[in-house]
Amino acid sequence: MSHSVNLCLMAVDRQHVLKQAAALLTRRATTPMDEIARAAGISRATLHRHFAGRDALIRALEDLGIEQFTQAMDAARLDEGNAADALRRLIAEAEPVAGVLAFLFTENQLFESGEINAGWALLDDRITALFRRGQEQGDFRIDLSSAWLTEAFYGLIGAGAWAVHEGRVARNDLNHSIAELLLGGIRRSMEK
Amino acid sequence: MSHSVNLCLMAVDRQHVLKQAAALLTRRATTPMDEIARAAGISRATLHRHFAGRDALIRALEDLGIEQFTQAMDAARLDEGNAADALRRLIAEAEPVAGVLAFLFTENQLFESGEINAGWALLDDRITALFRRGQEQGDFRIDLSSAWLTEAFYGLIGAGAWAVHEGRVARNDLNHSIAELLLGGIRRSMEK
DNA sequence: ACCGAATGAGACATCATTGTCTCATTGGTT
DNA sequence: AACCAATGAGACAATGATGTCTCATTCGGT
Repeated sequence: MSHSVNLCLMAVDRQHVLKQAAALLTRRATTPMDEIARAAGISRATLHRHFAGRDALIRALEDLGIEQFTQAMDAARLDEGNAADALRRLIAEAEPVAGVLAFLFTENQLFESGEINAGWALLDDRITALFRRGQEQGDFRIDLSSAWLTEAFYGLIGAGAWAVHEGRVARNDLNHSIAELLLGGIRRSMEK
Repeated sequence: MSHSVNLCLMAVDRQHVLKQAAALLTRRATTPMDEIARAAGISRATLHRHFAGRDALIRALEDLGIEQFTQAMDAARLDEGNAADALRRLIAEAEPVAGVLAFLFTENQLFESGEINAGWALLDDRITALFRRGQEQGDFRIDLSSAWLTEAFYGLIGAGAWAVHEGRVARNDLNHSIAELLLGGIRRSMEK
């Protein structure tokens, strides 16, 4: 009578598979399942055993991204301190999962079905709120809408993840590169 | 005996078709040909008459993007004046074709075949050179690599085009939004 | 009004991918 | 050693997109 705890060994690491899938799908949204499987080091059959199908894989990827991004935002404590520091914390927390996030930003295709859209809208609101807070408290400029700042944030995260993936930017620099550019811009400032 | 000049009336506007295709393909890379045709207001048959196939369409899109971007850079006279103004001019010139550019940035899939890669690398170098010039002349900060600034530029153009397409940013604001954010960053600066 | 080019609508075979299946093999556990 | 779960390899039909074709229609210029 096995009161075994059903440890569910699952040699296959879902997280790892999803990360590989994100890398490939960000690069080419039509990447076939067998390529994804190969990249993850498993067979196509096993891939299908863990994810009911392509749609389920994409869905899992979205869920993972939303979950990780949510955790990043929670960890960043966006409401505390001044907005600029909060934004720095957010970038620092989001940087490790930038790859999956980059996929989310580009894979706008499924954001039509309300369910995921809702989950994403929540995150969207939190970031927009952060930018608005910064504007209201005089830290951020007000001639750029908070909606645009949010989009720009996404764009830079995505560009950064891609640049790292392509070896054009060192992973160690990513955090600093995104935060500094977003906060201070390109121009050399005297006050510093 | 018609010494007609073969004006080739071609009621179909290739440019228009390509723009529609860019919008759809940026949104969803797997968009079927019939959807693209419908969006362009023509039949699938006609679409195939003008572009040998899906690959040819993508290829034409890339060529168009590279051509338009090249023109934008030429018009912006990147070598003249200070780098910041040159960057402003580039953004202003590139903004009208941001949609096609956004497609180019995200459709990294075909950058593998050397031919297009070469054409793109040329543009890449010119932008990178602009940022480097700005750094050497003391206008741009040097703690961010010119490679990263280039990637960030792409990312913001893409994010901007997308934001406009989604109605989150007014087309009229796009130019200002991108240039100001890129040059000055989010933070409110005193010197102004 | 005429004529030819361009188009739209639809049929059709082809192809790649997908999802499901079976069977043999591996690897860890008892 | 025996066992069971997980996996890999491959076959298979179903599906959807693609590319090509034909034929009727529309449009512009003569």
